[in-house]
Amino acid sequence: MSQVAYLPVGKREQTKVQNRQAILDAAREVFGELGYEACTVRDIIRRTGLAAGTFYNYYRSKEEVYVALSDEGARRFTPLLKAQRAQSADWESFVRAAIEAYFGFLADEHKSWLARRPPDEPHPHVHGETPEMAAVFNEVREAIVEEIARGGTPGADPDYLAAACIAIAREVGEKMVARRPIDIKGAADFVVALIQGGVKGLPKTGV
Amino acid sequence: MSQVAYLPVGKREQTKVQNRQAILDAAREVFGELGYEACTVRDIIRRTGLAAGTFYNYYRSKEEVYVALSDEGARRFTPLLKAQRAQSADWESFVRAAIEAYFGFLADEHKSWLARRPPDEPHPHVHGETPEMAAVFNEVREAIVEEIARGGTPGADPDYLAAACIAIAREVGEKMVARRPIDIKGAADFVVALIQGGVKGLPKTGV
Amino acid sequence: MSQVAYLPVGKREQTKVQNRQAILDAAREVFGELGYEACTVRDIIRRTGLAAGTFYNYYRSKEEVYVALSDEGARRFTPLLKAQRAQSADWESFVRAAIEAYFGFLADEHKSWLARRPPDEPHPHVHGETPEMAAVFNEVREAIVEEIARGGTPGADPDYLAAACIAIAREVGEKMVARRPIDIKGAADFVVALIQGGVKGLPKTGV
Amino acid sequence: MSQVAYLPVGKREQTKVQNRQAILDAAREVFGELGYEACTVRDIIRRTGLAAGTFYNYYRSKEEVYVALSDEGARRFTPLLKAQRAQSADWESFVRAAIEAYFGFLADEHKSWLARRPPDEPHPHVHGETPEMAAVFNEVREAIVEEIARGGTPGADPDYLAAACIAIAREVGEKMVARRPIDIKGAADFVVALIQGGVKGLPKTGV
DNA sequence: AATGAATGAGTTTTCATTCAT
DNA sequence: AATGAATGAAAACTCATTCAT
Repeated sequence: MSQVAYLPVGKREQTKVQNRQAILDAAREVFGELGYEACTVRDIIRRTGLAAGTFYNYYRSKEEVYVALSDEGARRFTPLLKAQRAQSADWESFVRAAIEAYFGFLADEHKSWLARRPPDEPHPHVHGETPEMAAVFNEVREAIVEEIARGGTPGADPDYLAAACIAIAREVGEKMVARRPIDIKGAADFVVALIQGGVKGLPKTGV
Repeated sequence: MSQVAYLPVGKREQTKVQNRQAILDAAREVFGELGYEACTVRDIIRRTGLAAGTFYNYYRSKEEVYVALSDEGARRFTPLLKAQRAQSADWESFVRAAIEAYFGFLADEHKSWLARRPPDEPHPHVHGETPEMAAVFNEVREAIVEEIARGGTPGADPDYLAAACIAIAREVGEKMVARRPIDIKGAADFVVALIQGGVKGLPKTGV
Repeated sequence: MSQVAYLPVGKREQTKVQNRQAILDAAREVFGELGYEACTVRDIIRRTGLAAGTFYNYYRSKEEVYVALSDEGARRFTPLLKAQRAQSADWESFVRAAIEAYFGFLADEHKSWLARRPPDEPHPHVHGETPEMAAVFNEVREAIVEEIARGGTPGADPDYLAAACIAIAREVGEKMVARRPIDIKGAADFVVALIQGGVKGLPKTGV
Repeated sequence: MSQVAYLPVGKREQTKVQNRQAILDAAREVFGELGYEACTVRDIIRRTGLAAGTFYNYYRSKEEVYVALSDEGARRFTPLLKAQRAQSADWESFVRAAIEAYFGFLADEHKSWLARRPPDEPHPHVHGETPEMAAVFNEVREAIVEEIARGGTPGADPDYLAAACIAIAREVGEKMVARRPIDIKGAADFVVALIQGGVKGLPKTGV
């Protein structure tokens, strides 16, 4: 009655939103623990406590959940990244800002991640391949390519460089969240230094 | 150990060896095309032309094939790497040699599957991870960590650095094999320069 | 009996009647399009725009809807048929009247669904059987059996003859509604001539 | 060894053929008892005593079984029908031969048919709608249309007539097999007389 | 009464593995 | 050993029905 209903806020709508999120959260965990391919829809729904059929009220398949997870990740990280690009005066400060933003995001996210994976399993080195990280990577990659194109690092092969920067951030980030305490600053220092030094050493022959 | 393959090579034995290899080859292809988790034993055996039951005369499961493939990869690559490390006078030449060896292996390996993949299938799919590549990676990583530990790059965090080097090689390698023509020299130049420059820029505060 | 529909017609009641009818109409369509067995309660209710749960305020199951639809058909057709039998002086005029009544009903009924059916779907599917058609058939059959029993066609096996007449009417009727324009007169002429001629040719040995 | 193997006759092949036929037989029964739409793959496979998965070694779906059943029916009846058409001098003897062939087939087939259907079910009058009968009907229809086209019954609407003849045969046939003893001759006499007389009475205005 | 999400039993389908041949 | 059909446990998915709002 006195609801200032910008959004539907009935109990039903609330439950719906909660369930949708619960499935997403469960999927995030299960993808992390078992890997996208290995896990089943049942694994996901079991963790939510919802009934099997309820999954299909929200998503049509495991893949659709994956996409939704990507979207969510992108939706959360992209604004951060965009802000950094706007603020950063030069390439170096952008790199640092981006890396720190990403590491912050990672530290925030990693809760259930990569930790409890059964170590005896011959998992094909699926490092941090999470849907959300995929989305984030795309953002970062685009930013880097653009930066390069703008002349920041003259002559360097933009595709190779973007791939390399992302790879470094990903792998060092994974190491970072595995350590205690999680040291964002230290890891970022390392990565930024490596990238900056590396870019300087690059052959000046573009693509 | 001193087995120099003076193994029985009667007709029976030959077939056995051939079948074992055929399964391995088929698995390599299928892992590449569908991914380890997504593919089935039937996918593998179908490609060999053998009967379903025959698979189990050679391997107990898909996982066992994975391990066998990893072993094969390691067996092929380790000697190369060891030789490089023995020959290389300094860190730089070792890095170059290792990278080139790895890229050569990659280019060799990827003749087949990168092309074949149906491009209209954007399924979430762990990118081209073959057990053999994983094995090679592990070898390289071990070598780098060892090199670093031995003082090659004073003060740098060895774990981070190894992770970063591996990551760079992997990602740039993947880009490399996606281009035509495959330019091992160019890619290796890029990676080596990036790593060398990066190492120089590193903070001197080890773990 | 003497219910001349002096029923409550308040707003509430009207909606109830409307909904009940809407479900019936939707079911008629869906039964025609998908077949009784193949269609689901959701298929029916979806077409009404009502909520899933509302279905159960009116009918307890798909089967109950089927029965209701049959009743409706019978209720509509029986009076017509009775009137024809009362008016018709002889067997021939009764047959003609009954056939024309049935064909009229058919043409009326099939406005909707025969057209809509996707023609690329050759699924094994019981041909256009609507509960209302079934009800009409039962009425006609009963009338014919009665007529035969009364001596209209001396000696003919009444059961066989009723079955045959019904069958002819049904199949030719189906053909008729599939043609454009729908020619009730022509089809009725054909059927009546066939039946009249056929009856004349029948062996005079009843059951 | 001394197998004069025109066909594979190993125990395996034999079992395969038997299983395939067992599934077909089970499906025939189940289609008859529950109707095509209502019955499930499980209903079919349960009756064979085979495992659930085994069904899919032979057929991909219920529909495929349906088609196979149709094929089987057509394969058995068509030669009979063709022979009759070749032998029959005129339209009348062809009709009689065809009807008798069909009724013979029906009497042969009906074993499990139409009998045990639960009578309380509001089955949409799926009279003899068996896949095999569908196949047979198609054959008959084709023969009749051809006969008509050839001038046998000048001017009659071939489509209507074919539909009517088939309908008569179907319905009377159904009645016939429901009686004891099954009197093929009597039923055929009735049908032939009806058709012959009916054709004579037909208006001479063709399509 | 209407709503529509949740439920969970039931169905289809897949696939690793076994085992008779 | 090789074969390949049978198995059946488990996964994906559907849908009639309930019930809190």
